[in-house]
Amino acid sequence: MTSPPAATRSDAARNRVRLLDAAAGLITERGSDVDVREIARRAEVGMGTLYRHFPTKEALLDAALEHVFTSWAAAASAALTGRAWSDLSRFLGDALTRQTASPGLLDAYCQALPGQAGNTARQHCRQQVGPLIAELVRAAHASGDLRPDITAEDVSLLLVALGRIAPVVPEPSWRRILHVSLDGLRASSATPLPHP
Amino acid sequence: MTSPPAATRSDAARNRVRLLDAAAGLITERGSDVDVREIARRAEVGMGTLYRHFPTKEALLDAALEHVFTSWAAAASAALTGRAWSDLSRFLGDALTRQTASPGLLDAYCQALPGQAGNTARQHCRQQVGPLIAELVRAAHASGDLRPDITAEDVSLLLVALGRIAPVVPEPSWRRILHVSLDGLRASSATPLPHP
DNA sequence: ACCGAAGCGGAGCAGCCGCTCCGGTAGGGT
DNA sequence: ACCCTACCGGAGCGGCTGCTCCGCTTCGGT
Repeated sequence: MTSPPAATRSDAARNRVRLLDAAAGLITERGSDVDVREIARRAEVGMGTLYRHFPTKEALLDAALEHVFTSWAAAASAALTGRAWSDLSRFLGDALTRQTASPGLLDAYCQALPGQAGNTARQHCRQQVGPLIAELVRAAHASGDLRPDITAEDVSLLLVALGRIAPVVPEPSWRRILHVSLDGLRASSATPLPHP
Repeated sequence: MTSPPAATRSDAARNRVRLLDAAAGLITERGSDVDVREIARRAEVGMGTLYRHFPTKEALLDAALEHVFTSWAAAASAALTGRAWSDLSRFLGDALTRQTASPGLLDAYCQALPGQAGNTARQHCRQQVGPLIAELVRAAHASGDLRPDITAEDVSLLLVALGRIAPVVPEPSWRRILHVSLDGLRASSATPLPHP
């Protein structure tokens, strides 16, 4: 009588994963403007299949990005050493290196900035990395290396800004800018900030 | 016999200016992906006219941007006071304010970054502002306020990076980041940079 | 083995964009 | 005043993109 709610078919589940993988790959390689046909092709799947699993291109990209951000956050927290300042600067450097190889990564992260129109769905991608940044900031405050008037929001914003140039200039160039920014974040260079 | 080389007709000249104005307006208001039809409409001109004056959309945008960058550079040098550090930080703040109102401005400037594919034409837009930055950096080095290992290229890059976030976050937010970056640029916070 | 239904694929639709083409218009030298 | 010619306008072409539709396939419970 009460048939089980619908045990999803095995091929359906497999194709869903294929789509997510293909979308994640393309979005990180080429940025957020991908052709749906190409996603379907890479996933070895038809258009109909794509649109059965996800109501819209946006929805697919959101779902794929959630995976990407989750694994990014996992890798980043695995790299923590406990030394606050070096963890923070390592995190930023690694994030930008990642962004260099995947120009679309922070591009998507940027679209999740608070106050952006729509994109409420993509906001929660940001929730994968946000807490990690908050933690890094808290630790660096506690150790006294990070100037106390800096918020996690500031660090996020700085990361997004640098992420926009990292893929389009040679690595030494953006490393210099990161270096300068980190110097500005040090407690020793504090100068009164305009309030939040 | 020898007819004068072709004294351009008056309406042709007028329409050329209209096209440049319309293109400049749209590109600064909405960014660099504008519909040619919309440019023509705002210029109150037909498509044929547009493409007679400029061989391609790119060419029109390049020409329009040259005007925009020239007037930006003029306004910026008019605002110089002679006090090196305050001139530099004012320049950056003003540039970002301008970018806030015209999200496409630094967007275009960014596309002129060295090493970008193609875009050789747009490079010379950058030549309007580049020398000004070089001058500001030179003066700030001379006054001893700017750390000596910073190049004009570093400042350009920093400006582009901040310009990418300025239009999408509230002004106080990006002002904080600018403030932090300026602190990092001060001679007092010098920390050995990775070489150029 | 059977069979209903969930799932599949890809041709096709509608809309957008850069650009071209050509019949009509009007500027300006004579 | 005339006429030749440079110039104008906008319909239309080809290509790309997000999305839909529907005939066929294949899964998996019985």
